[in-house]
Amino acid sequence: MAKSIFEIAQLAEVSVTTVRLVINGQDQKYRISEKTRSKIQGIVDEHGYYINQTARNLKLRKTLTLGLVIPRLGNLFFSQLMEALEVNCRNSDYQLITACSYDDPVLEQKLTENLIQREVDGLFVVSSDYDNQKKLASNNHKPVVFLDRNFGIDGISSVTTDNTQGGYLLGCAMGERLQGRELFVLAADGWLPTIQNRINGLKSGLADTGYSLPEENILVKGLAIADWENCIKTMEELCSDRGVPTALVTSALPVFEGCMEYLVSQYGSIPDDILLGTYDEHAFLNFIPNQVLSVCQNAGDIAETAFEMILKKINKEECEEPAKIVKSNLIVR
Amino acid sequence: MAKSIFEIAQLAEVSVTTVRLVINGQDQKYRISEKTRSKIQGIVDEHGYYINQTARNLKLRKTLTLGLVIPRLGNLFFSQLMEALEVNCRNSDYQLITACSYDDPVLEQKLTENLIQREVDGLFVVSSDYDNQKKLASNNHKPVVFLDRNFGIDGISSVTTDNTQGGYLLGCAMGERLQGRELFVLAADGWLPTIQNRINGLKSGLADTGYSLPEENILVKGLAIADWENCIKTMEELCSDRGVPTALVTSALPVFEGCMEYLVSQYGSIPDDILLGTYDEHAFLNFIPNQVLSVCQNAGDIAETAFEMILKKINKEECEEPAKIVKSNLIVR
DNA sequence: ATGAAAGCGCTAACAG
DNA sequence: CTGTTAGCGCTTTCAT
Repeated sequence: MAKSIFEIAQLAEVSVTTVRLVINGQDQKYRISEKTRSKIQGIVDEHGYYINQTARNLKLRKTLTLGLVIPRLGNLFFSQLMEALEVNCRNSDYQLITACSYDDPVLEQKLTENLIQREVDGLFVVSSDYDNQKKLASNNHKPVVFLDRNFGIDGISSVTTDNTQGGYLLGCAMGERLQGRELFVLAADGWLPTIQNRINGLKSGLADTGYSLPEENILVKGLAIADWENCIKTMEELCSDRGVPTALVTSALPVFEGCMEYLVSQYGSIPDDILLGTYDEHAFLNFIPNQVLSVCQNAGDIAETAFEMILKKINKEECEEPAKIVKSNLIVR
Repeated sequence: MAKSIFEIAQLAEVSVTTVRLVINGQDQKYRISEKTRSKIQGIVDEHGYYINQTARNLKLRKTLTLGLVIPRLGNLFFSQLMEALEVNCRNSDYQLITACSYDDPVLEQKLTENLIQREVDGLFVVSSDYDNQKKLASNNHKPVVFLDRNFGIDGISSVTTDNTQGGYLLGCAMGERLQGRELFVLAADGWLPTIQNRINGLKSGLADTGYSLPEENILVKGLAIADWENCIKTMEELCSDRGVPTALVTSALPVFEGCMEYLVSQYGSIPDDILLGTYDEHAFLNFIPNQVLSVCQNAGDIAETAFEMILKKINKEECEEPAKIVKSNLIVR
């Protein structure tokens, strides 16, 4: 069983300072004698040494941990984001601590407080509403970088996808392929700027290819991330009110899933003449026979940018460009 | 900005003990006078109090954190597992700390050591090989529960899926639907007992429905979780050596993805007469026109069982049934 | 009813 | 070259 610095010092009959210098490889710098060094080294090799990070954290007032509050992991985009963040952290000797908020503002608040009390050195947060974001942003005793969502608060550090641009790309591509079809848009989580931007981008892309999307063809209802079954119902409503659409855009993958689920449950399969478009990418979209266009967010870039930002904030380098925006790209099949 | 116990004590002109008793709600028990109590409460309400968990952790020699080392999060099963564990932890005031090993034994070892040095109270590990599992299991100064994989080491605490049973179910169902087709099996990560059990279960299920699977129809090659593109190549080999199969079982979702990817790249879509079967479930399997059978692992049950086990170990209650096995179920479409 | 003080394991300043 | 010591903020035991 591995020993602490003090125990090793006792065994070697030297002081803790000497042990620490050897263990931290500063024996050259402080000219520890070779005899002492090798005695200590021998004992470390024999018994092992486990540093007690907790004690070190307390003394240094930093923990080399970063917190991440994210809605869910079952959602591919978020799990990719976490994976990418975790790699960035590990490469810089940070440890990422992740908690899921299920887009519940109360839970989110509890989780961020908990992480701050655990003395994380910084915090990544995918906020679920304006108030939480505002509050956390003004709570300036821990560096915070907001991911994926910015509720329009001035001066906060955030890294988000350029949803308007992604929407525009999708709008253009759909517009070109409509060939007389009538397009419907199904969305959830409509209070998020993310979703509003996606829809606005889509509209302008469609407009630029000569298709004017009627407001009544846009259905924004309920939750997706926290409750994707809601999307099944919305699709059911759409189909019974307006018939099965021949062209459909969904605001995110859970919405897409809900829609397809409904169609399969009703018709045994996805009617093969529907033109489909969705935000978020997934390898499985390749396996659907219909034409599916999708907008791929760049989780890797978002993570990297966010990580650089938080490092700067931790090291007190002022960052003058707090709100970064990452482009996404269109995948045409 | 929130204050520490000491700072509050100074402001209230009382001792830290008194403050702590009020903050921890033990003021009744120790009969703190109402005057003192309300003075302290007032200061807490005004300035706020943030407990420094790091200091508490050091003193109490426990951190209320649990570590999780998992191959990847992009894999749905693992992200579901993490999500479920995180909920269990949160409900018992633990914080889960997750790190990804990408099934690299060296990285895995580094991550587990790192987590132990951070003084997690217990550790969940999806081990990537026998040696790591063996070593960690005998390293008995932290409670460890192994998830999803048990390399056949006696007496370790593990919670795994009953892969043989799941394989058997799939084997029976496939066998009944073959109708003269020749079945091929594609697998990766073949060194895992998980995979071996799945294949053995499958074989016996097929045998029980009168189909004897020839060994040369089973291709086990390379990695899936860490490198799913490898699966595309394996499928390419299979197709060029033996033709496009009319019945195919894959050992996990990444393998399935690779196979479908290859077929789509070659033929524009998945040939519609292939009967498909795979381990692991995903909502998107519903949207593939072919008949797809899948085996659904129960991430929620695994997490719950594992969490109960680690709590017992932390509280030193001997658990006499260390290796738990969770059934999976077949999804027929 | 409230306070004083020791100590968790580590770091860093200072002393020889 | 090596040792001593004072904290980091908290909990806990023992006084009063």
